[in-house]
Amino acid sequence: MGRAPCCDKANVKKGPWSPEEDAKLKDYIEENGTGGNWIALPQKAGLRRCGKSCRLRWLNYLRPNIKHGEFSDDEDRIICTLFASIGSRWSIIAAQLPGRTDNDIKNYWNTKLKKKLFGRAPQSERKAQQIHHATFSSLLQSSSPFPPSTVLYNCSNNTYQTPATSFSCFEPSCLTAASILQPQPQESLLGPIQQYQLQDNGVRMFGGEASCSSSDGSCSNIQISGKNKELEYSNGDHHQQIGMHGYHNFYSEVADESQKLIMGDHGADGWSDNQKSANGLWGETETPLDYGIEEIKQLISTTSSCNSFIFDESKADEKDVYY
DNA sequence: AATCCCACCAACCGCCCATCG
DNA sequence: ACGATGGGCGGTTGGTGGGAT
Repeated sequence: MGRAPCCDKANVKKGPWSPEEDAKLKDYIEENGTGGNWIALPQKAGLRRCGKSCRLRWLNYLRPNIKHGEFSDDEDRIICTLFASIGSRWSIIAAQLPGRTDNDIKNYWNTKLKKKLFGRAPQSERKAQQIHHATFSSLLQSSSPFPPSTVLYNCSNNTYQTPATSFSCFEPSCLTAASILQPQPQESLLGPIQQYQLQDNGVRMFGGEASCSSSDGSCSNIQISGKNKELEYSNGDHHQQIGMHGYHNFYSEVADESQKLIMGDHGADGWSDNQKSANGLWGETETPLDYGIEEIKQLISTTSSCNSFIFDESKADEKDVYY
């Protein structure tokens, strides 16, 4: 049985908004606010519209300081860079572009920017390649034997990838649901990486531990529960579980990070903490926005499109971190 | 002038998650 | 603890207008 509809579908108007409806909605919200209840709002405002429709109309069109019209080159670059690193998280990308809405950016990407980057080649050819990014960054700072590292999950071929400086070997000692083969060193745009091939043909639940050794000989374990998007990191007596309970928390974390990426959170040396910690991904001298258009194209073509995410343990909820 | 095709974008849909009772 | 509800999100659809044939 499906869930109950949010409104009486038979009695709500659909389709384009009239100027009168816009005026009613705008006047009501400016005078009374949304009241935190979009479902009840249309009735109070005298509109025969679904609450969700009102919300969308307000957020995408009526609210103050909405910017319409051409995107600047800077905006293009920000969109491309963020798309390459986090995928189609339009709301997060929109958060970095004041006045732009996620819908705007999504439409702009789908209709113009994609073509600008790739010409008219069908994106569907690239859709098979969907990569999950998992950034194990600040987790591995300071006392950790590991340098900052990045793990990429590519769901098109069930592989995890990480910069070669992070792990020298990977011993699948305790895996239950999935196993990991010996790493295969590879070159990539992100620098040298090692690739961990899963044997389970797509099941990404790790029931046990995946042990690995760093180049200095120390040992660590990483446990990944793909279904619940939870990661656990253990290094001797140092043990962290990285919880990802809910996309909303996750989104805000990523938004924080992408804010730093774009706006900068720079220390005395001119590097943001995030840039430093992401050096395993971005390289020694590059900032994310230093990507040229060809590199962005390459990144997008190999990391598109819909299921990218970044894990940043430093932002993990207190309750999810223990030793 | 009529038709077709395509680009654009506003709006809708369905899903997931958080919150609340 | 659990189900109902609402908010928010990404993907998709459909209407419209302009250019090509």
